[in-house]
Amino acid sequence: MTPSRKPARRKPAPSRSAAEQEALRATAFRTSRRHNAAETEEDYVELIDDLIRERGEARSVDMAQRLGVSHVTVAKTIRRLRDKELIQYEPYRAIFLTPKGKSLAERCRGRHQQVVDFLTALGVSTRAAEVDAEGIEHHVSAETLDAMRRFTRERRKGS
Amino acid sequence: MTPSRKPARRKPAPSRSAAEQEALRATAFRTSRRHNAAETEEDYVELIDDLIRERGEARSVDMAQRLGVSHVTVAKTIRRLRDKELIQYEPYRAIFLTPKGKSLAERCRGRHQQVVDFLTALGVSTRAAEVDAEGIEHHVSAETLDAMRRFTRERRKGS
DNA sequence: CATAAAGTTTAGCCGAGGTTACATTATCAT
DNA sequence: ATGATAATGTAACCTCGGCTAAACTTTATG
Ligand SMILES: [Mn+2]
Ligand SMILES: [Mn+2]
Ligand SMILES: [Mn+2]
Ligand SMILES: [Mn+2]
Repeated sequence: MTPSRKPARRKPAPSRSAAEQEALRATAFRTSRRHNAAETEEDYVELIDDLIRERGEARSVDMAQRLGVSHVTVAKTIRRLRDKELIQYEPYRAIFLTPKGKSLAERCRGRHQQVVDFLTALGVSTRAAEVDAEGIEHHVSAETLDAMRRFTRERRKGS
Repeated sequence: MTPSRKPARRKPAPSRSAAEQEALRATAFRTSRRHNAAETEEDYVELIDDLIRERGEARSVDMAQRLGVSHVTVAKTIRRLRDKELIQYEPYRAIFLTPKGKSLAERCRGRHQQVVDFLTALGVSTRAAEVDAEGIEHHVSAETLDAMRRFTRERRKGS
């Protein structure tokens, strides 16, 4: 079971097209990591917008509940979002979106709904669509979102 | 522009069905976070498997290149994966998958390909499909993956 | 065979995002 | 009015996944 001793130097460089292929791979991984990094702020502003619509205001205790996270995590995160000028709040008070935050929230809300609608049109149950969309939404390019929209529209018409 | 002073206490609890809705939301967020946490190890074992197929062995320098990350990041991560018994290696030597790691890698490879094929069948370009799939693959439930597979098969047949 | 180059490891730093325990403040009820 | 309770904040800790700099090992080469 001991791994056989292999040379430390790498094999000779791959062909030209293979090198391009490598670069594309790296781009894919990098892009995915960038999307993951944006996930928190996207979900937070979307949630704040939801809460304001549903209950008139966004309180951190409700955010913690919906996110399934402790209130301390919410406290630390909203401080970062305030530094980024996406939200605004004062101690012991409700949370508000800045214009910048509101605009991001609306883009995220729309995209979220589009992904959910697409998965549903594809035949996925409501529950699974809602759960999967929460992750998928952060990784759909404009091109993919467009293709999803077309499919949803056609499927709706065709039924 | 100062936010109006609002009461600190939250609004009265929502109705029964609304509470269930809250729980589902929390589940969606939690699931998405769990999938994000699994992303690194899934991508690493898949990549190691790819490299072994393509070049006969997996070296950390090649992994760093493909992942678009420093070789030190790879070193730290593979130590974790070894602790989890997904991979095996000795100092200055190539990296091997344990049976557990190999099995995970094969599941991930298959899922990755299915997502790429699905996006392509949907009309997304090869480049965008490859990039988006790298993130989406970690968030597709069995149910969604199944729906994707059905769609891909039908579209292939129908063309 | 000596040494340069390539690859790997180690040490130490950082920010994000999670936690528990405890302190503080604002609202509600008596 | 005041005291209990709910909400918010703060301190201290953790892991993960990035990084740079520097040391070390292995392989290749003159
Ligand atoms: Mn989300
Ligand atoms: Mn969302
Ligand atoms: Mn991936
Ligand atoms: Mn993949």
